[in-house]
Amino acid sequence: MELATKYSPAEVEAKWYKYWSDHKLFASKPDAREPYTIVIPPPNVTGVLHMGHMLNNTIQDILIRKARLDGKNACWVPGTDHASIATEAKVVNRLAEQGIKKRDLTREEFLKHAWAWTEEHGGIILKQLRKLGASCDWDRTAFTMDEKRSESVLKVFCDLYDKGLIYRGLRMVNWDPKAQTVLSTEEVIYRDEKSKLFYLKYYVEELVKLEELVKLEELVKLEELVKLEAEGNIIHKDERGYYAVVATTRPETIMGDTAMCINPKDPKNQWLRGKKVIVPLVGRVIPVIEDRYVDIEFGTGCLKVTPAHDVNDYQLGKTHNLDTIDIFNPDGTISDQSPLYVGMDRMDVRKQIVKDLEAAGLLEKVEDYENKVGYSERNQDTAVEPRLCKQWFLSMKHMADIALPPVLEGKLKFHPTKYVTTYRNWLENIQDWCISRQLWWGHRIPAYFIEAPLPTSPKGEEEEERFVVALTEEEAYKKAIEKYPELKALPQRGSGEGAFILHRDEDALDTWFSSWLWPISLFDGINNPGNEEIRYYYPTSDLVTGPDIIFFWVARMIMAGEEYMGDIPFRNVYFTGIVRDKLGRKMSKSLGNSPDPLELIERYGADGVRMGMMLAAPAGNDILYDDALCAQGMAFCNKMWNAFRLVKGWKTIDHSVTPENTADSNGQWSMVNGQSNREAVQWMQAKLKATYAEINDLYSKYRLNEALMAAFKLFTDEFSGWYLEMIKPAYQAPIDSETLAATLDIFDQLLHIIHPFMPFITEELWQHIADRKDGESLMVSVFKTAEPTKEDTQLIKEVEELKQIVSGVRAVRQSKNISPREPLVLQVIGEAKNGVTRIPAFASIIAKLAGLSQIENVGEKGEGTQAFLVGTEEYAVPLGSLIDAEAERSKAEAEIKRLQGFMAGIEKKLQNERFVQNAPAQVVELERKKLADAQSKIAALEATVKSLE
RNA sequence: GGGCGCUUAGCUCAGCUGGUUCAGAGCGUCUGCCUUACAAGCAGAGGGUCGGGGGUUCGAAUCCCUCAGCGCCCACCA
Repeated sequence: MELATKYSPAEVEAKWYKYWSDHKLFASKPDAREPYTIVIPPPNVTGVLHMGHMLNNTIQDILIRKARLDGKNACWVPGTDHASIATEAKVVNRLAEQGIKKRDLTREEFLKHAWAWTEEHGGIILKQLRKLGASCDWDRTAFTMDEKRSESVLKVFCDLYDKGLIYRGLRMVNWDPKAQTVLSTEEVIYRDEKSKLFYLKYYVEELVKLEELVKLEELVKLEELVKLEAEGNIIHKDERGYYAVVATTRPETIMGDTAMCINPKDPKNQWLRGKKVIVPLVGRVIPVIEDRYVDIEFGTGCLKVTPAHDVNDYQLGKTHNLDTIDIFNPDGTISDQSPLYVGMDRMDVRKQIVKDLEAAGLLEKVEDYENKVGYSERNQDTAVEPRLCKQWFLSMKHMADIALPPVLEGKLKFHPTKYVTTYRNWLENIQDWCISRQLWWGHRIPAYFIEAPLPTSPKGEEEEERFVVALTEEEAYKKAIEKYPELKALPQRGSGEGAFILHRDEDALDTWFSSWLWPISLFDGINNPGNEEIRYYYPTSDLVTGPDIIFFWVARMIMAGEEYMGDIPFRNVYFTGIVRDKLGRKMSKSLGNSPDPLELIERYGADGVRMGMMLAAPAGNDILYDDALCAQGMAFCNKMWNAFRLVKGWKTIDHSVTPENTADSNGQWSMVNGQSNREAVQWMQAKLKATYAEINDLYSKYRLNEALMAAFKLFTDEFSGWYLEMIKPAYQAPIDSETLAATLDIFDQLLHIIHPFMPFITEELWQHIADRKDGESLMVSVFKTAEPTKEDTQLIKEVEELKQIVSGVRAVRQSKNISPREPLVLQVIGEAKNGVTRIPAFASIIAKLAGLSQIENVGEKGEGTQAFLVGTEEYAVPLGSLIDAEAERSKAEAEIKRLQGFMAGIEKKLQNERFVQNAPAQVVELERKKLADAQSKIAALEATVKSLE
């Protein structure tokens, strides 16, 4: 059967993926083998595959497939993440399109929509991963909100609460007004923004209406002011009175001002001490307080204090016992706590209030200013609002304490290691983790608030919250009565007059509060501690993820691992880079520079795309993606395909024929029609061993792109370019069966080496190069090679020389425009040593590859030859009249000059006593050898020059 | 403001516990070939004073200092 000259991946890929699946070859169960485990970073359940996933999952698949070929029990557990904020936002949007508002639905109704959405879009991404060739154990597919994982999450919440690590507290938190939920500090990303600094006038209450003040009894005060001014105070006044100037980027928050603050040591603001000022437009009178927090140099040194809407102001408010006026509604509009602009959006208010302030003459000036504004990581168009509210927190001190040592001690390794510093910095300055979210899509917090008409309400104005944390409502009732014995007297569950009821917290948990259990919960290690699977698969082997989630996920998994398993969750973390376009820009929807992965797979084949991704991905660096790299991957597939076609097309003769090199009676070698296939085979096998050892070393360092490059070169250059050319029989001539068998074996080994990177084509070819039984697969055929021996190394070295000789002859051809078909003679220059001619090893191979009719050993080269050097050996090709003596001579002379300079350098070095004394003997010896080599080269070149004269 | 990292061929990078002819690889470029496995190919060639400056050393791409440029992370200066 004729095979097409071009490889077409589509059919092949579908065929083998199905085959692997049907035969359950991805499946893993605990057994006697060493486990190799990866848990997938669960993509958003409703997400679609993007380039980041492609890179990340290609790497994981390479590692998993390599482990399988190494004979390990490889288990790659797939799954998806419920992604609470992102998914809830999508559902809310879809409902909005249908004219439904979230707030008009009950929790149950909303969740019904959310699940419907999840089922509709969920798992698409996992199907896409199959196209890439991902060899996950699909039977293990999990979801962060499936039954087992949910149960795990709630158990852990209860446990941490019981341990006193989870608490409920009133804190200044980051509020996302669009999603209307609180965020953790890690979920806020700060961006530089060009904004304005507004200077507002805050009149001093005692010193307004100047004209009225200018009365005799007030003159004393004014004199005092004059004195203060002389002492360095900067006192602003206009016809309406004296005023302080406050610089702010957020004029819309003045309705929440409850103080103005100065630094007690600020010489220019001493005059304001103990005064009261009037909030512009609002008219509220607020005290001037003093705190060293205020930067004297910034703005005017006067800070407006809005305790409800700024983290620092909140602190000031606490220390100085200030009122807190919350002027924002959860959606970012102005609340009825504000005297002005009620119901308007905060961003609109900013524009409006500036106009109003200006109109009222209360705006001193406006300056351009650059500051950082926090945005929600998920809604990057919505500025986060600091907001005071009660939330659930996980105390992180203990978690940091247990998560730091394994990484610092190197038990858990980061690749590249630079992230250890990042990790340590974060853990050493860790803040408590706000784990509650005002969302429905997620794990509902298992806390129950007690609503009861208690006879004895606690003293004090503010009623303490009363709640219990329990896995079930049943248990919650029990705990409630234990915790608050006074409840015992009341009936339960609204069963009558005066009953007490429990109301479960409406909030859900941060998504990461489930993801952090992933390596444990996937093997049910929380619900069912010590089960066979968790004991076998945990700790997992490698985690492959982006450095952007080192805090969100990686660090927290280490915490959970140490807390619940007493052990690290994985031994290695491989941090990938960010996928960028070839111009270095981040791939993004808005730039439109992100290709559709599935289209790429269609165009280049999954193998081609995988290779393209890996070629662009040096370990730990960002990757600059370029279609051309996939094209290179596809070309490589084609290369393999055609090598296979070649070998497949050979007819054999049923005995081994490997004529040895022969020499005639004069010690000269002449071309016979033989080949030294056996030598070629030996060399190729040696090369394979050596390269595979190198590749294994690269794997161990996670330098996968280099491992791939080594495999690529092994196949393209060594195998196709050299080996196949060495053994290739003449057109339609048969090959001896021994060589063919050896070649198929070599092919088999190459396919094993390449398989992790390019699983489909390698499987296809492997299935073809021998008869395979149903269910057999390259993917699960264990592969090992021996370490290269000294003889192997020597052989490789000799063949390197061979290649140079061949290249030398080819270069002669190129320079003289001689067709490759025209036979040439190669002269080896130099007297025979001890009666042994200087014909190189592998002469017949050289003759074949270089198109020689003869290789002869001559004492001196004759006229009309073009010479070249390989190491210190000189070779020449007689060309007769084709030689341009003049050109050859000047070339040789130039080379002599270069070598003389080179020698001069070395001689100088060797004359330097300190060098000879201090440098290791080896190094000195080497320099001497260099010198000797250069000398003999010069001698040869001088002979060349002479012969050309 | 603090911390980390980077700067080597046109591009992307490797080399950096100082010493093999060490200045490398892939891609791109140039030249010649449709040589019956592959033009998605083959053969050959060109290309860098290793960001600038200084220092340590017998010897520096490699170690130290400094300057410049770039990137990332962290941080409450309105």
